[in-house]
Amino acid sequence: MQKSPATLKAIAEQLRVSVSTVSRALNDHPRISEKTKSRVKELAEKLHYVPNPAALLLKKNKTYTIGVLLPFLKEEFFSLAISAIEDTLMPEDYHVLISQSRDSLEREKKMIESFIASRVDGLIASVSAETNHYGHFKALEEYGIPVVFFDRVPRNIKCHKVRNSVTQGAKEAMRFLVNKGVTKIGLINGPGNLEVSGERLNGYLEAAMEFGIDARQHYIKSGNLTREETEQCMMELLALEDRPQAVLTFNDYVALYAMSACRKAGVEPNKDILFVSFANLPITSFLENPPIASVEQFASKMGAQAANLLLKCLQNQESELDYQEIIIKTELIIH
Amino acid sequence: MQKSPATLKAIAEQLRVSVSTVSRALNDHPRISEKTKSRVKELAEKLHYVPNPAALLLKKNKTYTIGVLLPFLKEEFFSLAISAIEDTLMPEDYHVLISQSRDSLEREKKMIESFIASRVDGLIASVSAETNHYGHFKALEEYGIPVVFFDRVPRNIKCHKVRNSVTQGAKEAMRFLVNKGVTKIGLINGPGNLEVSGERLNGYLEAAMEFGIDARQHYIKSGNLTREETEQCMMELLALEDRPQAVLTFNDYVALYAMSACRKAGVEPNKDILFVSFANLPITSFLENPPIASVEQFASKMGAQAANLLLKCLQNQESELDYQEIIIKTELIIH
DNA sequence: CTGTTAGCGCTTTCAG
DNA sequence: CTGAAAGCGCTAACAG
Repeated sequence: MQKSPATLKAIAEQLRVSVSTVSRALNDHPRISEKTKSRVKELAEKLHYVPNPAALLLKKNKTYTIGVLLPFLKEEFFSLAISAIEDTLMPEDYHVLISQSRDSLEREKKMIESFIASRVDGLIASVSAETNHYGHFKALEEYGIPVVFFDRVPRNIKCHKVRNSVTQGAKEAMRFLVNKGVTKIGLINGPGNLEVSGERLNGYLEAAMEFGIDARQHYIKSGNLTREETEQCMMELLALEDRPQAVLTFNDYVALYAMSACRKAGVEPNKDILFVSFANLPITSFLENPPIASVEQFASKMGAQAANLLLKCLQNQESELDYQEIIIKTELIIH
Repeated sequence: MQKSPATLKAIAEQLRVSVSTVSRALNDHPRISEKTKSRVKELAEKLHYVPNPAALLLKKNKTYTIGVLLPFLKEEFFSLAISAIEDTLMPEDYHVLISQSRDSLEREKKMIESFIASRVDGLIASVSAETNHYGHFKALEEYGIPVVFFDRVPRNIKCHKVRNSVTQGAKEAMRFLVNKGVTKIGLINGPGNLEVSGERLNGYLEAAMEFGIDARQHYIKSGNLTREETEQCMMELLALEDRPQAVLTFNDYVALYAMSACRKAGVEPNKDILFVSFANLPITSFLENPPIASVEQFASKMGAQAANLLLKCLQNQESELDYQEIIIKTELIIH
């Protein structure tokens, strides 16, 4: 009980050698005899020796811990990304510290303080719906902690980014609808401070122009991604005289909220009004009546790429200066 | 750039006092003058001083980090529980390390090794669907790391547990169906090594006995919770000559898998065959046709209770011996 | 090939 | 009221 973990000292004493010999043996130092090495390793194994991370941090200034900061774990997009991040980082012997901002800027700041306190080696982040400035992230970089953003990346800021070709995805979604003969298309977008909202809007507008359909201002709504605001947006669209025949939504959750608002209003989703969304989450496969198409964002791939980019930053610090931007192609999936 | 975090030494030098004075001032040691304290605290604040956790661990043998090990982040039940755990632990200045076993025993063991390596102060766990022995958890206790299990708790093992009154919940669900005039009820259960499966079965059998309905062996299926096995179970039930009129499922996900299997087979869920499940996850609110009732398990409450119990263990080590068992009442929610 | 020593940042006796 | 010094576990420069 309360048997504390084995230390180098304990091994050294039992073997009647010095602590440094043990340390070197375990690190496969070239100038240690094979015989000593095997004796040491054997005993270490037997004692279940695991190096004390605190001592390592103290010496090397490295915790082998990566922070991941994202809005909501419960959103499948993010939990898929997390799994990919884990799978990429764990083989490299990194631990992963996960935190949720829950789309609150204040929480996001708190979590970053906590990451600094625990001395993470790097951070992978997707910003909250409220985030409109990035000073708290800059603080990390001042401490030499590299940050890689994914999906919800900051707007107009030089930083490492892994993001989707959202504009193009939005255009494809629009083309799909136009080809179906739909000309009145609404947009329920995310908050304007997110670059990904801007890109959806751009895709929407470019497509409208290109296909010569009417992108009337009142067809464009933006909410904070909550159920409440989304239902509100949908109600406003439904109340219009020239009600849209289809709606493009920020993501699958927003689509689900909007569709449930329709049902409450006696409007049949995908019959009276078509839905196309972003993300294409597995969750939608449970629905009898999912959005008719979805712009796949490849959450796992994004997570893996973000983790790989961070690993690269961690390996050669010089690369801190030229920020990388990785763009994952989206793909329109028709259900 | 690469500005390393402030240390006690840096503060001491600037203030021309000793390191120990700074340490004591920050810890509100009674024998330090108010004046010194305020000078120190002011500078510490200005320099954004945050104690180096490594040094603390080395001295106090405490990382202020709690591990959380559970099957899948993407299951809403667990992500709800996590949020509650975070909310309970973070005000107490604990960090939360999350890992997923993905229902694999091997991964579960690996993750526990990793928790030991990072010297977590305690662990909150919900075991994998494959877990049939608990040696890897016992290893933690040998290091003096307390473990609290929640929801999926070990069977026949003395340990701290936070679980639901599952047997009773299953009985209520059965009563609900019987009152609807249903007498042929199937059960798609989880793997037998989980205590929670045993309890569901007990509830099912007790209810069958009590209400005088036929609990025929071939109405009882158990799978490993994956989509594949669940669909298999459902197919078997559908293939029976005296096909059940209703099915009780291990949880909402299993219900969704089973319902989609029904649709594939041309059977209309909740019309041709009724579904009642466990968990009552928010996700089901998106469905046009969710299970007609669900045994609410109060994920958040379970998470919070587990975290509180762990905090208690961490505070007084003596309590290691008498294991606590906390039971959260379930509640049948009719949709 | 191996031992000695210093030091990472912090707390905590022991001495003033 | 404050300082000096030891030590937590480990690595690495310096000496043999």
